[in-house]
Amino acid sequence: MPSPARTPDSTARAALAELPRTTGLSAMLAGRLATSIRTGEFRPGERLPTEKQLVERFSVSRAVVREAIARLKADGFVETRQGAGAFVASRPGLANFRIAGNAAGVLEAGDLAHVFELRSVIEVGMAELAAQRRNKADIAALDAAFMQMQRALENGTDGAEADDAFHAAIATAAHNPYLAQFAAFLAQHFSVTRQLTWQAEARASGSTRAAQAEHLDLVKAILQGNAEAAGFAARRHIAGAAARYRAAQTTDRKKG
Amino acid sequence: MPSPARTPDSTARAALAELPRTTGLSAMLAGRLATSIRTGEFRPGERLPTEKQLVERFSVSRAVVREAIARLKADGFVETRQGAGAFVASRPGLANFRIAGNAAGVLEAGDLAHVFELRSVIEVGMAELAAQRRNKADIAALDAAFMQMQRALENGTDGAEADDAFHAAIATAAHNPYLAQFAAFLAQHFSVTRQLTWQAEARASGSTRAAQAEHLDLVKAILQGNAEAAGFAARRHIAGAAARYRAAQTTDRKKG
DNA sequence: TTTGCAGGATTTGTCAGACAAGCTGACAAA
DNA sequence: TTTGTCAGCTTGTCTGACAAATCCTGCAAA
Repeated sequence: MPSPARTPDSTARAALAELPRTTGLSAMLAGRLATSIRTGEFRPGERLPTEKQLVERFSVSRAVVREAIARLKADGFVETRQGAGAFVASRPGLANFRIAGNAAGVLEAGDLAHVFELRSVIEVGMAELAAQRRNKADIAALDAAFMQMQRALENGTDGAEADDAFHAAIATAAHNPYLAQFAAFLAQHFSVTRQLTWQAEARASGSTRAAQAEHLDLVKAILQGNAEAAGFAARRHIAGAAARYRAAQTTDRKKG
Repeated sequence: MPSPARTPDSTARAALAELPRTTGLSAMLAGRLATSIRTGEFRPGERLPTEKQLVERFSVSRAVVREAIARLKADGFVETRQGAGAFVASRPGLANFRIAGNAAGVLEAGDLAHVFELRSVIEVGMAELAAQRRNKADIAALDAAFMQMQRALENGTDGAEADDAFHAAIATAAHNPYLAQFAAFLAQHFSVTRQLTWQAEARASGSTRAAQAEHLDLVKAILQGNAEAAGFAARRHIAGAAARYRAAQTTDRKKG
Protein backbone atom coordinates (compact mmCIF):
# COMPACT_ATOMS: atom_id res chain seq x y z
CA MET A 1 0.00 0.00 0.00
CA PRO A 2 1.22 3.52 -0.65
CA SER A 3 2.07 5.05 2.69
CA PRO A 4 0.05 8.24 3.16
CA ALA A 5 2.44 9.43 5.86
CA ARG A 6 3.40 13.06 5.60
CA THR A 7 6.65 12.43 7.31
CA PRO A 8 9.54 10.59 5.66
CA ASP A 9 10.25 7.09 6.88
CA SER A 10 11.91 7.10 10.28
CA THR A 11 14.54 4.49 9.49
CA ALA A 12 16.34 6.69 7.02
CA ARG A 13 16.08 9.62 9.35
CA ALA A 14 17.83 7.64 12.06
CA ALA A 15 21.02 8.55 10.20
CA LEU A 16 20.80 11.89 12.01
CA ALA A 17 19.87 10.55 15.43
CA GLU A 18 23.37 10.27 16.85
CA LEU A 19 24.13 13.91 16.16
CA PRO A 20 24.78 16.64 18.75
CA ARG A 21 21.79 17.05 20.99
CA THR A 22 20.54 20.35 19.69
CA THR A 23 16.95 21.03 18.80
CA GLY A 24 15.53 20.41 15.38
CA LEU A 25 16.36 18.50 12.26
CA SER A 26 17.92 21.50 10.58
CA ALA A 27 20.38 21.97 13.45
CA MET A 28 21.36 18.32 13.24
CA LEU A 29 21.86 18.48 9.50
CA ALA A 30 23.83 21.71 9.82
CA GLY A 31 26.04 20.10 12.43
CA ARG A 32 26.60 17.06 10.29
CA LEU A 33 27.49 19.08 7.22
CA ALA A 34 29.79 21.32 9.26
CA THR A 35 31.58 18.22 10.50
CA SER A 36 31.93 16.95 6.96
CA ILE A 37 33.55 20.23 6.00
CA ARG A 38 35.85 20.29 9.01
CA THR A 39 37.03 16.76 8.43
CA GLY A 40 37.81 17.57 4.81
CA GLU A 41 35.11 15.39 3.24
CA PHE A 42 34.07 18.55 1.42
CA ARG A 43 37.05 20.71 0.55
CA PRO A 44 37.23 24.50 0.22
CA GLY A 45 35.81 25.64 -3.10
CA GLU A 46 34.17 22.30 -3.72
CA ARG A 47 30.48 22.14 -4.50
CA LEU A 48 28.12 20.67 -1.96
CA PRO A 49 25.39 18.23 -3.00
CA THR A 50 22.34 19.98 -4.36
CA GLU A 51 19.37 20.62 -2.13
CA LYS A 52 17.51 17.89 -3.97
CA GLN A 53 20.26 15.39 -3.27
CA LEU A 54 20.45 16.37 0.40
CA VAL A 55 16.67 16.01 0.66
CA GLU A 56 16.90 12.45 -0.64
CA ARG A 57 20.01 11.47 1.28
CA PHE A 58 18.73 12.59 4.69
CA SER A 59 15.03 12.07 4.12
CA VAL A 60 14.04 15.53 5.20
CA SER A 61 12.14 18.28 3.43
CA ARG A 62 13.76 20.99 1.39
CA ALA A 63 12.83 23.52 4.07
CA VAL A 64 15.05 21.71 6.55
CA VAL A 65 17.91 21.50 4.08
CA ARG A 66 17.63 25.19 3.26
CA GLU A 67 17.59 26.16 6.92
CA ALA A 68 20.68 24.05 7.57
CA ILE A 69 22.45 25.66 4.62
CA ALA A 70 21.37 29.08 5.88
CA ARG A 71 23.00 28.33 9.18
CA LEU A 72 26.23 27.25 7.50
CA LYS A 73 26.17 30.44 5.43
CA ALA A 74 25.82 32.53 8.58
CA ASP A 75 28.75 30.64 10.13
CA GLY A 76 30.88 31.28 7.07
CA PHE A 77 31.21 27.63 6.12
CA VAL A 78 29.52 27.82 2.73
CA GLU A 79 28.52 30.35 0.12
CA THR A 80 25.62 29.91 -2.28
CA ARG A 81 25.05 31.26 -5.76
CA GLN A 82 21.59 31.15 -7.25
CA GLY A 83 21.53 28.78 -10.17
CA ALA A 84 25.01 27.49 -9.50
CA GLY A 85 24.92 25.72 -6.16
CA ALA A 86 26.40 25.83 -2.67
CA PHE A 87 30.16 25.90 -2.28
CA VAL A 88 32.47 25.39 0.67
CA ALA A 89 34.02 28.69 1.70
CA SER A 90 37.70 29.24 0.97
CA ARG A 91 38.50 29.39 4.67
CA PRO A 92 35.60 27.59 6.30
CA GLY A 93 34.84 28.53 9.87
CA LEU A 94 37.31 31.40 9.95
CA ALA A 95 34.72 34.09 9.23
CA ASN A 96 34.10 34.34 12.94
CA PHE A 97 35.78 33.15 16.08
CA ARG A 98 34.00 31.14 18.71
CA ILE A 99 34.90 29.02 21.65
CA ALA A 100 33.18 25.74 21.06
CA GLY A 101 33.95 23.41 23.91
CA ASN A 102 32.66 19.87 23.54
CA ALA A 103 29.40 18.83 21.92
CA ALA A 104 27.35 20.11 24.83
CA GLY A 105 29.16 23.46 24.70
CA VAL A 106 30.95 22.86 27.97
CA LEU A 107 34.64 23.54 28.33
CA GLU A 108 36.68 20.78 29.88
CA ALA A 109 39.58 21.28 32.23
CA GLY A 110 42.34 21.30 29.62
CA ASP A 111 40.42 23.56 27.29
CA LEU A 112 39.62 25.95 30.09
CA ALA A 113 43.30 26.28 30.93
CA HIS A 114 43.98 27.26 27.33
CA VAL A 115 41.17 29.78 27.34
CA PHE A 116 42.48 31.21 30.61
CA GLU A 117 45.80 31.66 28.85
CA LEU A 118 44.19 33.41 25.89
CA ARG A 119 42.40 35.67 28.31
CA SER A 120 45.65 36.37 30.11
CA VAL A 121 47.32 37.48 26.88
CA ILE A 122 44.45 39.84 26.13
CA GLU A 123 44.12 41.25 29.64
CA VAL A 124 47.85 41.84 29.92
CA GLY A 125 47.98 43.70 26.61
CA MET A 126 44.89 45.66 27.51
CA ALA A 127 46.24 46.64 30.93
CA GLU A 128 49.46 47.90 29.35
CA LEU A 129 47.55 50.04 26.89
CA ALA A 130 45.20 51.26 29.60
CA ALA A 131 48.16 52.44 31.65
CA GLN A 132 49.42 54.41 28.68
CA ARG A 133 46.14 55.91 27.54
CA ARG A 134 43.82 56.30 30.52
CA ASN A 135 42.22 59.71 30.83
CA LYS A 136 40.38 61.29 33.75
CA ALA A 137 37.05 59.69 32.91
CA ASP A 138 38.69 56.27 32.65
CA ILE A 139 40.32 56.71 36.03
CA ALA A 140 37.05 57.79 37.60
CA ALA A 141 35.22 54.75 36.26
CA LEU A 142 38.00 52.41 37.32
CA ASP A 143 38.11 53.92 40.77
CA ALA A 144 34.35 53.75 41.19
CA ALA A 145 34.25 50.08 40.28
CA PHE A 146 37.12 49.30 42.60
CA MET A 147 35.55 51.14 45.52
CA GLN A 148 32.28 49.33 44.95
CA MET A 149 34.09 46.00 45.12
CA GLN A 150 35.79 47.20 48.30
CA ARG A 151 32.43 47.97 49.88
CA ALA A 152 31.10 44.59 48.77
CA LEU A 153 34.10 42.93 50.35
CA GLU A 154 33.63 44.75 53.66
CA ASN A 155 29.85 44.43 53.82
CA GLY A 156 29.75 40.85 52.63
CA THR A 157 27.51 41.70 49.67
CA ASP A 158 27.86 40.49 46.12
CA GLY A 159 30.55 42.26 44.15
CA ALA A 160 30.34 40.24 40.92
CA GLU A 161 28.65 43.06 39.09
CA ALA A 162 31.27 45.58 40.18
CA ASP A 163 33.89 43.04 39.15
CA ASP A 164 32.43 43.04 35.65
CA ALA A 165 32.39 46.84 35.65
CA PHE A 166 36.00 46.92 36.80
CA HIS A 167 37.24 44.83 33.91
CA ALA A 168 35.03 46.73 31.50
CA ALA A 169 36.58 49.98 32.74
CA ILE A 170 40.05 48.69 31.95
CA ALA A 171 38.86 47.72 28.48
CA THR A 172 37.48 51.20 27.95
CA ALA A 173 40.69 52.80 29.18
CA ALA A 174 42.69 50.89 26.56
CA HIS A 175 40.81 52.85 23.89
CA ASN A 176 40.60 50.06 21.37
CA PRO A 177 37.07 48.92 20.52
CA TYR A 178 38.13 45.61 18.97
CA LEU A 179 40.25 44.71 21.95
CA ALA A 180 37.37 45.64 24.25
CA GLN A 181 34.87 43.65 22.24
CA PHE A 182 37.07 40.60 22.26
CA ALA A 183 37.69 40.92 25.98
CA ALA A 184 33.92 41.10 26.53
CA PHE A 185 33.50 38.07 24.31
CA LEU A 186 36.00 36.13 26.40
CA ALA A 187 34.69 37.44 29.70
CA GLN A 188 31.31 35.81 29.29
CA HIS A 189 32.98 32.41 29.46
CA PHE A 190 34.25 33.34 32.91
CA SER A 191 31.06 34.48 34.56
CA VAL A 192 31.30 31.36 36.72
CA THR A 193 34.74 32.42 37.90
CA ARG A 194 33.61 35.86 38.93
CA GLN A 195 30.59 34.54 40.78
CA LEU A 196 32.89 32.10 42.52
CA THR A 197 35.07 34.93 43.75
CA TRP A 198 32.20 36.50 45.67
CA GLN A 199 30.67 33.39 47.19
CA ALA A 200 30.63 32.75 50.91
CA GLU A 201 33.19 29.96 50.68
CA ALA A 202 35.60 32.19 48.82
CA ARG A 203 35.31 34.83 51.52
CA ALA A 204 35.94 32.26 54.21
CA SER A 205 39.07 31.00 52.52
CA GLY A 206 40.37 34.52 51.89
CA SER A 207 40.14 34.18 48.11
CA THR A 208 37.96 37.24 47.78
CA ARG A 209 40.44 39.37 49.69
CA ALA A 210 43.29 38.01 47.57
CA ALA A 211 41.46 38.88 44.36
CA GLN A 212 40.80 42.40 45.60
CA ALA A 213 44.48 42.80 46.46
CA GLU A 214 45.29 41.90 42.87
CA HIS A 215 42.74 44.44 41.70
CA LEU A 216 44.45 47.09 43.82
CA ASP A 217 47.82 46.40 42.23
CA LEU A 218 46.22 46.71 38.82
CA VAL A 219 44.52 49.99 39.66
CA LYS A 220 47.69 51.49 41.12
CA ALA A 221 49.77 50.58 38.07
CA ILE A 222 47.22 52.00 35.66
CA LEU A 223 46.85 55.21 37.68
CA GLN A 224 50.62 55.63 37.72
CA GLY A 225 50.76 55.03 34.00
CA ASN A 226 53.21 52.19 34.54
CA ALA A 227 52.50 49.87 31.61
CA GLU A 228 54.95 47.19 32.63
CA ALA A 229 53.59 46.98 36.17
CA ALA A 230 50.02 46.98 34.87
CA GLY A 231 50.79 44.09 32.54
CA PHE A 232 52.45 42.19 35.35
CA ALA A 233 49.52 42.82 37.70
CA ALA A 234 47.02 41.69 35.07
CA ARG A 235 49.01 38.52 34.43
CA ARG A 236 49.09 37.75 38.13
CA HIS A 237 45.39 38.47 38.48
CA ILE A 238 44.36 36.05 35.75
CA ALA A 239 46.77 33.44 37.08
CA GLY A 240 45.22 33.94 40.52
CA ALA A 241 41.71 33.59 39.11
CA ALA A 242 42.71 30.37 37.38
CA ALA A 243 44.25 29.00 40.57
CA ARG A 244 41.18 29.92 42.62
CA TYR A 245 38.94 28.30 40.04
CA ARG A 246 40.91 25.06 40.12
CA ALA A 247 40.92 25.05 43.91
CA ALA A 248 37.14 25.48 44.01
CA GLN A 249 36.72 22.67 41.51
CA THR A 250 38.71 20.20 43.61
CA THR A 251 36.83 21.32 46.73
CA ASP A 252 33.56 20.64 44.97
CA ARG A 253 34.71 17.19 44.00
CA LYS A 254 35.65 16.37 47.57
CA LYS A 255 32.28 17.49 48.82
CA GLY A 256 30.31 15.73 46.08
CA MET B 1 -9.63 44.50 -8.43
CA PRO B 2 -7.91 41.75 -6.49
CA SER B 3 -4.31 41.56 -7.57
CA PRO B 4 -3.46 38.05 -8.73
CA ALA B 5 0.25 38.74 -8.34
CA ARG B 6 2.17 35.95 -6.63
CA THR B 7 4.70 38.39 -5.30
CA PRO B 8 3.86 40.87 -2.55
CA ASP B 9 3.45 44.50 -3.59
CA SER B 10 6.77 46.17 -4.20
CA THR B 11 6.00 49.36 -2.28
CA ALA B 12 5.87 47.63 1.07
CA ARG B 13 8.96 45.64 0.25
CA ALA B 14 10.85 48.86 -0.45
CA ALA B 15 11.18 49.11 3.32
CA LEU B 16 14.08 46.68 2.95
CA ALA B 17 15.70 48.26 -0.07
CA GLU B 18 18.15 50.53 1.72
CA LEU B 19 19.69 47.66 3.62
CA PRO B 20 23.29 46.40 3.34
CA ARG B 21 24.03 45.24 -0.15
CA THR B 22 24.04 41.52 0.44
CA THR B 23 22.16 39.00 -1.66
CA GLY B 24 18.66 37.92 -0.96
CA LEU B 25 15.65 39.11 0.94
CA SER B 26 16.44 36.94 3.95
CA ALA B 27 19.89 38.52 4.32
CA MET B 28 18.34 41.98 4.22
CA LEU B 29 15.74 41.06 6.79
CA ALA B 30 18.35 39.42 9.01
CA GLY B 31 20.48 42.55 8.79
CA ARG B 32 17.57 44.77 9.63
CA LEU B 33 16.53 42.70 12.63
CA ALA B 34 20.13 42.51 13.83
CA THR B 35 20.32 46.28 13.66
CA SER B 36 17.09 46.57 15.62
CA ILE B 37 18.60 44.37 18.31
CA ARG B 38 21.90 46.25 18.38
CA THR B 39 20.19 49.61 18.70
CA GLY B 40 18.09 48.32 21.58
CA GLU B 41 14.75 48.40 19.79
CA PHE B 42 14.44 44.79 20.87
CA ARG B 43 16.04 44.21 24.25
CA PRO B 44 17.67 41.04 25.61
CA GLY B 45 15.09 38.52 26.71
CA GLU B 46 12.33 40.34 24.90
CA ARG B 47 10.16 38.44 22.47
CA LEU B 48 10.45 39.21 18.79
CA PRO B 49 7.35 39.64 16.64
CA THR B 50 5.91 36.31 15.52
CA GLU B 51 6.76 34.95 12.11
CA LYS B 52 3.25 35.82 10.99
CA GLN B 53 3.69 39.43 12.04
CA LEU B 54 7.06 39.70 10.34
CA VAL B 55 5.58 38.21 7.17
CA GLU B 56 2.93 40.92 7.15
CA ARG B 57 5.20 43.78 8.17
CA PHE B 58 7.85 43.17 5.53
CA SER B 59 5.66 41.63 2.86
CA VAL B 60 7.78 38.55 2.40
CA SER B 61 7.01 34.88 2.68
CA ARG B 62 7.39 32.87 5.81
CA ALA B 63 10.33 31.04 4.24
CA VAL B 64 12.27 34.31 4.08
CA VAL B 65 11.40 35.17 7.66
CA ARG B 66 12.44 31.75 8.88
CA GLU B 67 15.74 31.91 7.02
CA ALA B 68 16.45 35.34 8.48
CA ILE B 69 15.69 34.07 11.97
CA ALA B 70 17.89 31.03 11.33
CA ARG B 71 20.74 33.36 10.49
CA LEU B 72 20.20 35.36 13.67
CA LYS B 73 20.15 32.13 15.64
CA ALA B 74 23.46 31.07 14.14
CA ASP B 75 24.91 34.48 14.98
CA GLY B 76 23.71 34.17 18.55
CA PHE B 77 21.34 37.12 18.40
CA VAL B 78 18.12 35.21 19.08
CA GLU B 79 16.94 31.92 20.46
CA THR B 80 13.71 30.23 19.50
CA ARG B 81 11.46 27.88 21.42
CA GLN B 82 8.86 25.89 19.58
CA GLY B 83 5.41 27.02 20.58
CA ALA B 84 6.71 29.98 22.55
CA GLY B 85 8.37 32.30 20.08
CA ALA B 86 11.71 33.88 19.24
CA PHE B 87 13.58 35.76 21.95
CA VAL B 88 16.54 38.11 21.89
CA ALA B 89 19.58 36.40 23.40
CA SER B 90 20.78 37.55 26.80
CA ARG B 91 24.03 38.83 25.34
CA PRO B 92 23.24 39.32 21.66
CA GLY B 93 26.14 39.12 19.26
CA LEU B 94 28.59 37.92 21.90
CA ALA B 95 28.25 34.24 21.00
CA ASN B 96 30.99 34.69 18.45
CA PHE B 97 33.55 37.32 17.65
CA ARG B 98 33.91 38.83 14.24
CA ILE B 99 35.56 41.83 12.69
CA ALA B 100 32.83 43.61 10.86
CA GLY B 101 34.30 46.66 9.20
CA ASN B 102 31.82 48.96 7.51
CA ALA B 103 28.70 47.89 5.63
CA ALA B 104 30.75 46.62 2.69
CA GLY B 105 32.94 44.59 5.04
CA VAL B 106 35.96 46.78 4.42
CA LEU B 107 38.11 48.04 7.27
CA GLU B 108 38.88 51.72 7.25
CA ALA B 109 42.16 53.27 8.30
CA GLY B 110 41.29 53.88 11.94
CA ASP B 111 39.72 50.47 12.36
CA LEU B 112 42.68 48.79 10.74
CA ALA B 113 45.03 50.45 13.21
CA HIS B 114 42.99 49.03 16.06
CA VAL B 115 42.98 45.58 14.50
CA PHE B 116 46.75 45.82 14.03
CA GLU B 117 46.98 46.55 17.73
CA LEU B 118 44.82 43.56 18.62
CA ARG B 119 47.02 41.42 16.42
CA SER B 120 50.10 42.81 18.10
CA VAL B 121 48.81 41.84 21.53
CA ILE B 122 48.13 38.30 20.34
CA GLU B 123 51.38 37.85 18.43
CA VAL B 124 53.44 39.16 21.33
CA GLY B 125 51.80 36.82 23.79
CA MET B 126 52.12 33.94 21.36
CA ALA B 127 55.80 34.61 20.72
CA GLU B 128 56.52 34.65 24.44
CA LEU B 129 54.79 31.32 24.92
CA ALA B 130 56.47 29.88 21.84
CA ALA B 131 59.88 30.79 23.26
CA GLN B 132 59.02 28.94 26.46
CA ARG B 133 57.45 25.86 24.95
CA ARG B 134 58.97 25.18 21.53
CA ASN B 135 60.12 21.63 20.99
CA LYS B 136 62.35 20.17 18.28
CA ALA B 137 59.56 19.77 15.75
CA ASP B 138 58.46 23.37 16.30
CA ILE B 139 61.98 24.60 15.75
CA ALA B 140 62.32 22.58 12.56
CA ALA B 141 59.08 23.97 11.13
CA LEU B 142 59.99 27.51 12.11
CA ASP B 143 63.44 27.18 10.59
CA ALA B 144 62.09 25.67 7.36
CA ALA B 145 59.63 28.51 6.87
CA PHE B 146 62.29 31.08 7.60
CA MET B 147 64.75 29.55 5.14
CA GLN B 148 62.08 29.43 2.47
CA MET B 149 61.44 33.12 2.93
CA GLN B 150 65.16 33.70 2.75
CA ARG B 151 65.36 31.89 -0.59
CA ALA B 152 62.36 33.86 -1.84
CA LEU B 153 64.07 37.07 -0.83
CA GLU B 154 67.30 36.15 -2.64
CA ASN B 155 65.66 34.71 -5.75
CA GLY B 156 63.03 37.39 -6.05
CA THR B 157 60.18 34.89 -5.88
CA ASP B 158 56.99 35.15 -3.87
CA GLY B 159 57.41 34.39 -0.19
CA ALA B 160 53.90 35.19 0.97
CA GLU B 161 53.06 31.53 1.44
CA ALA B 162 56.20 30.90 3.48
CA ASP B 163 55.30 34.01 5.47
CA ASP B 164 51.98 32.42 6.35
CA ALA B 165 53.72 29.18 7.30
CA PHE B 166 56.18 31.10 9.46
CA HIS B 167 53.47 32.71 11.55
CA ALA B 168 51.55 29.44 11.69
CA ALA B 169 54.70 27.73 13.01
CA ILE B 170 54.95 30.25 15.83
CA ALA B 171 51.29 29.63 16.64
CA THR B 172 51.92 25.90 16.77
CA ALA B 173 54.97 26.37 18.96
CA ALA B 174 52.90 28.25 21.52
CA HIS B 175 50.94 25.01 22.09
CA ASN B 176 47.58 26.63 22.69
CA PRO B 177 44.91 25.74 20.14
CA TYR B 178 42.62 28.63 21.01
CA LEU B 179 45.40 31.15 20.72
CA ALA B 180 46.41 29.61 17.39
CA GLN B 181 42.87 29.60 16.09
CA PHE B 182 42.37 33.22 17.02
CA ALA B 183 45.68 34.19 15.44
CA ALA B 184 44.61 32.42 12.23
CA PHE B 185 41.30 34.22 12.41
CA LEU B 186 43.05 37.56 12.66
CA ALA B 187 45.68 36.71 10.08
CA GLN B 188 43.18 36.38 7.28
CA HIS B 189 42.42 40.07 7.61
CA PHE B 190 46.07 40.79 6.86
CA SER B 191 46.54 38.78 3.70
CA VAL B 192 46.88 42.09 1.88
CA THR B 193 49.74 43.11 4.14
CA ARG B 194 51.67 39.91 3.54
CA GLN B 195 51.24 40.09 -0.20
CA LEU B 196 52.42 43.67 -0.05
CA THR B 197 55.62 42.62 1.67
CA TRP B 198 56.64 40.43 -1.25
CA GLN B 199 55.73 42.74 -4.12
CA ALA B 200 58.30 44.23 -6.45
CA GLU B 201 57.89 47.72 -5.03
CA ALA B 202 58.51 46.48 -1.52
CA ARG B 203 61.73 44.81 -2.64
CA ALA B 204 62.91 47.98 -4.34
CA SER B 205 62.32 50.05 -1.23
CA GLY B 206 63.99 47.50 1.04
CA SER B 207 60.80 46.73 2.93
CA THR B 208 61.05 43.04 2.21
CA ARG B 209 64.58 42.87 3.59
CA ALA B 210 63.48 44.81 6.67
CA ALA B 211 60.62 42.41 7.30
CA GLN B 212 62.94 39.43 6.98
CA ALA B 213 65.35 41.03 9.45
CA GLU B 214 62.47 41.25 11.92
CA HIS B 215 61.68 37.59 11.24
CA LEU B 216 65.28 36.70 12.04
CA ASP B 217 65.14 38.45 15.41
CA LEU B 218 61.95 36.57 16.18
CA VAL B 219 63.43 33.20 15.22
CA LYS B 220 66.59 33.78 17.23
CA ALA B 221 64.68 34.76 20.35
CA ILE B 222 62.39 31.74 20.12
CA LEU B 223 65.30 29.36 19.49
CA GLN B 224 67.11 30.77 22.51
CA GLY B 225 64.01 30.40 24.60
CA ASN B 226 64.13 34.08 25.48
CA ALA B 227 60.48 34.97 26.02
CA GLU B 228 61.05 38.64 26.67
CA ALA B 229 63.12 39.09 23.52
CA ALA B 230 60.59 37.09 21.48
CA GLY B 231 57.78 39.31 22.68
CA PHE B 232 59.77 42.39 21.89
CA ALA B 233 60.65 41.11 18.41
CA ALA B 234 57.03 40.23 17.68
CA ARG B 235 55.89 43.66 18.80
CA ARG B 236 58.46 45.30 16.55
CA HIS B 237 57.50 43.06 13.64
CA ILE B 238 53.81 43.93 13.80
CA ALA B 239 54.63 47.60 14.23
CA GLY B 240 56.88 47.34 11.19
CA ALA B 241 54.16 45.64 9.18
CA ALA B 242 51.73 48.39 10.12
CA ALA B 243 54.22 51.08 9.14
CA ARG B 244 54.96 49.41 5.80
CA TYR B 245 51.27 49.08 5.13
CA ARG B 246 50.64 52.77 5.81
CA ALA B 247 53.59 53.75 3.65
CA ALA B 248 52.29 51.66 0.76
CA GLN B 249 48.87 53.21 1.16
CA THR B 250 50.15 56.76 0.89
CA THR B 251 52.32 55.78 -2.09
CA ASP B 252 49.27 54.37 -3.81
CA ARG B 253 47.39 57.58 -3.20
CA LYS B 254 50.16 59.66 -4.72
CA LYS B 255 50.22 57.46 -7.79
CA GLY B 256 46.44 57.31 -8.14
C1' DT C 1 38.10 23.28 -36.33
C1' DT C 2 36.84 26.91 -33.60
C1' DT C 3 33.76 30.34 -31.99
C1' DG C 4 29.44 32.22 -30.69
C1' DC C 5 24.79 31.85 -29.46
C1' DA C 6 20.25 29.97 -28.45
C1' DG C 7 17.65 27.14 -25.71
C1' DG C 8 16.83 23.59 -22.52
C1' DA C 9 18.08 21.57 -18.07
C1' DT C 10 19.60 22.36 -13.52
C1' DT C 11 19.80 24.80 -9.16
C1' DT C 12 18.91 28.18 -5.71
C1' DG C 13 15.44 31.80 -4.15
C1' DT C 14 10.73 32.81 -3.02
C1' DC C 15 5.81 32.06 -2.37
C1' DA C 16 1.71 29.59 -0.55
C1' DG C 17 -0.86 26.40 2.26
C1' DA C 18 -1.14 22.64 5.39
C1' DC C 19 -0.28 19.69 9.43
C1' DA C 20 2.60 18.44 13.70
C1' DA C 21 4.60 19.63 18.13
C1' DG C 22 4.94 22.42 21.96
C1' DC C 23 3.66 26.43 24.85
C1' DT C 24 0.45 29.77 27.24
C1' DG C 25 -3.34 31.39 29.47
C1' DA C 26 -8.16 31.07 30.65
C1' DC C 27 -11.65 28.55 32.77
C1' DA C 28 -13.95 25.03 35.25
C1' DA C 29 -13.74 21.59 38.87
C1' DA C 30 -12.13 19.93 43.26
C1' DT D 1 -6.55 28.15 46.37
C1' DT D 2 -5.08 24.53 43.66
C1' DT D 3 -5.36 21.46 39.86
C1' DG D 4 -6.73 19.62 35.42
C1' DT D 5 -8.38 20.44 30.83
C1' DC D 6 -8.68 22.66 26.66
C1' DA D 7 -8.59 26.02 23.02
C1' DG D 8 -5.69 29.11 20.66
C1' DC D 9 -1.28 30.56 19.33
C1' DT D 10 3.60 29.91 17.70
C1' DT D 11 7.40 27.51 15.88
C1' DG D 12 8.92 23.20 13.23
C1' DT D 13 8.30 20.45 9.19
C1' DC D 14 6.28 18.86 4.80
C1' DT D 15 4.67 19.55 0.05
C1' DG D 16 4.20 21.72 -4.37
C1' DA D 17 4.84 25.40 -7.34
C1' DC D 18 6.93 29.38 -9.85
C1' DA D 19 10.89 32.87 -10.52
C1' DA D 20 15.63 33.89 -11.38
C1' DA D 21 20.22 32.80 -12.22
C1' DT D 22 23.51 29.61 -13.96
C1' DC D 23 25.31 25.73 -16.57
C1' DC D 24 25.56 22.72 -20.42
C1' DT D 25 24.72 20.97 -24.88
C1' DG D 26 24.16 21.19 -29.65
C1' DC D 27 23.99 23.72 -33.77
C1' DA D 28 25.12 27.25 -36.96
C1' DA D 29 28.42 30.50 -38.65
C1' DA D 30 33.09 31.96 -39.48
